[in-house]
Amino acid sequence: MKKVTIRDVAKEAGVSVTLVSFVMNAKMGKDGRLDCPVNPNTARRVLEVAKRLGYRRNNAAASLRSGRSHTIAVIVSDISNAFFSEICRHIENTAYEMGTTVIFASSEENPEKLSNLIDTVIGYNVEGMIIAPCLGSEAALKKAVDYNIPTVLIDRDMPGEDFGRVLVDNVDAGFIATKYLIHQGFGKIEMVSYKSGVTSLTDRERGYEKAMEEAGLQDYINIHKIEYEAVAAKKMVRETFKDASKRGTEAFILPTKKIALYGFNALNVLGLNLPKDFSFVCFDESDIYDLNKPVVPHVIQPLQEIAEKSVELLSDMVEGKTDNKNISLKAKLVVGGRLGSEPIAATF
Amino acid sequence: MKKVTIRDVAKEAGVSVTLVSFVMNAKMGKDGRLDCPVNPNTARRVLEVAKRLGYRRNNAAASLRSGRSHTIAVIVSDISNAFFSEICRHIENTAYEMGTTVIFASSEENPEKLSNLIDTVIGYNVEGMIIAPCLGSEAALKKAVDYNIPTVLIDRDMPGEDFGRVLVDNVDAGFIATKYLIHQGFGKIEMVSYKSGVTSLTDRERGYEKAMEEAGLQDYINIHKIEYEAVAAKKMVRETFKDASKRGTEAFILPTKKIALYGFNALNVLGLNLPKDFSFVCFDESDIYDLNKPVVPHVIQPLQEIAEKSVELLSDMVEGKTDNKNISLKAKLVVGGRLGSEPIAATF
DNA sequence: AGCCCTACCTAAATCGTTTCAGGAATTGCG
DNA sequence: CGCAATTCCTGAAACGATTTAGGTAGGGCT
Repeated sequence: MKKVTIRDVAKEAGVSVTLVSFVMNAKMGKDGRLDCPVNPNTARRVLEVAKRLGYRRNNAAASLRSGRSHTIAVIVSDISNAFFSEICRHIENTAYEMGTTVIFASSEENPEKLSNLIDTVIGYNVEGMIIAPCLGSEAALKKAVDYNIPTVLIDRDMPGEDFGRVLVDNVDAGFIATKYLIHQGFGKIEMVSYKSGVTSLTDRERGYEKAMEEAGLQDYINIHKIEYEAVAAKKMVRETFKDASKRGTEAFILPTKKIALYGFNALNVLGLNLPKDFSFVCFDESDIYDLNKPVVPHVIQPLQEIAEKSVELLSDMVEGKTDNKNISLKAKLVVGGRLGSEPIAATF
Repeated sequence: MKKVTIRDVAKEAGVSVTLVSFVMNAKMGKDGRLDCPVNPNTARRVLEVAKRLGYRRNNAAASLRSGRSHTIAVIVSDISNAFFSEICRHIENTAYEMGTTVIFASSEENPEKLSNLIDTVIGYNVEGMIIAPCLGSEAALKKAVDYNIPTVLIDRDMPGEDFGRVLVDNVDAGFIATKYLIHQGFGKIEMVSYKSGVTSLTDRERGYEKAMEEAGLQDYINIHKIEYEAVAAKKMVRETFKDASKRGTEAFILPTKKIALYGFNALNVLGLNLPKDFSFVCFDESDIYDLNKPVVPHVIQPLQEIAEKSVELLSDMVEGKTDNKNISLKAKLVVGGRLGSEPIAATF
């Protein structure tokens, strides 16, 4: 089957190539009429012919001439992480609605790979990028600025004037998690976190501290810093839990899913039970949270909203309208298996 | 910063545009020399100038002229499913190595959306597609054939001469799962499965039946068919487990991750314990399997291999070399938290 | 009538690359 | 020495769309 071009359509419909181009690119006006200076009858005829011949625009040609690719790149630190894959799914959906193509890539927490990926996607003439930076990716991100490619940061912050940002208020997330436990009557609330943290984590720590201080519990503030590497991390969490009863710890905040898994593992190994020995507030989503009886309270991020806002913001930046480049979203606490319709913090 | 074109490079280097094009497209030969009829010194100079000027190929132009997009589409039924997102990650990596761009999309188990997506990606001039079909997508897939776009099917089979296939041998998967339980000394082994199954599921059922028959346990074959809808499904699994002791059931095979989750939920609700009341063999991967003591045996699919083989096969199909269009891979059983290096079935 | 305006349409240039068809200089070979 | 082959290089024609600049016809106005 030979490719049918705009020229074939024009000839068959007895009009000029230009006219066909007009018709094919016309958006529907709000009145259901095409918004281009073309006789509606002619337009209809062109459309009919195009359909009959099976015409499909050659995007390469269109892109070459117009200089627009209608393509964006999304680079996350780990696409096989449920958090990111869910975001990617929503980004794809949102972009699809806008007629934008998305190229996905995963930096695998490696700044060098991120750097390469940025080079690659720039080669694809992407009009913008949505990036979840990994530790140490400042240099790589600088390229986005150098090449003058609109870029929106998600999940983690990085310094840089030119970036758009769609970030979850992680201070608030840590705050509502802690507040909930305090509200449950607990005072000796501790946290387990990584030694070298990205902003999302350190913010959650600050939220925890803030809530503790506000409640006059500052003396109980205790953040156990563990290694990132899995084996060491598991062991350190186990140690932490082992001495918990000695310290009189009533609850732990486990600010990432992975840390939570280490936590559950430690419970298992030590033969501890969740509501009996102490309580958890975890983050993100896991089958394990739902399986527990009662369901483990956990803080979730508005993934769909992150996706939608970041696409919209990026689109605005590409079009040159950039009123507000910093969007902050609130995390929500899930208790008893159901989501509060309002941020929980507001209900205390 | 103005875009620098091949012409700028040519002028600066004092050579023709053609020559620059040659140099930029030359692959390294095995001897470390360029495989094009260009003087190595000239080539070096061109490369140097291109780098200094910051030249980047305009893919739209290249694609327009050459008629090749070096782009493939991957459409899975649910990208937020860990199984698929992991495959996608590996596909992206493999394709990236080959200089191929990947467009991902998710049909969300909806044949109509799949149909739209296929239209869309065809508009992007993709050279091939990797598709995990959903139920009822025969019509949508026919378009791939109509448009003559090389397509490889993963995860689930569909009829069609022209498709390439990279499928896991699910009969074998069901077989080794059952065989393992038999080897553990169990006889009354049952399975929970969906009523209306895709091939991957029905194949696992057949594998189960085959193993039972081979062991002379055909009288105990019992497949409990549940609804796909979550609430009904949960309830039906619960019912099934409740009467299990009456039936003397010793073990269950839960052939998808979701069914396994229903299973664990039922255990919780009914107050049953895993090694005590009966045993499980589950499928795919979940934090829950690993958390149990001992680790729940589960059958995993070679995700990376699926990804690599499907990209390679598709690439071959695009290039016109299609010796073997049907690739079958073996699933593996994970016991005690560690993977047998050989398919377990071989060790019995 | 003469002029402008609007509505509808078109010819031709252009985007940046690949590729075709060959040209010039050098080398190899009988 | 002369012809062919090889090596290195080049000009110009595509590819298929968008976009610029403008053209024609008809209607309304003065």
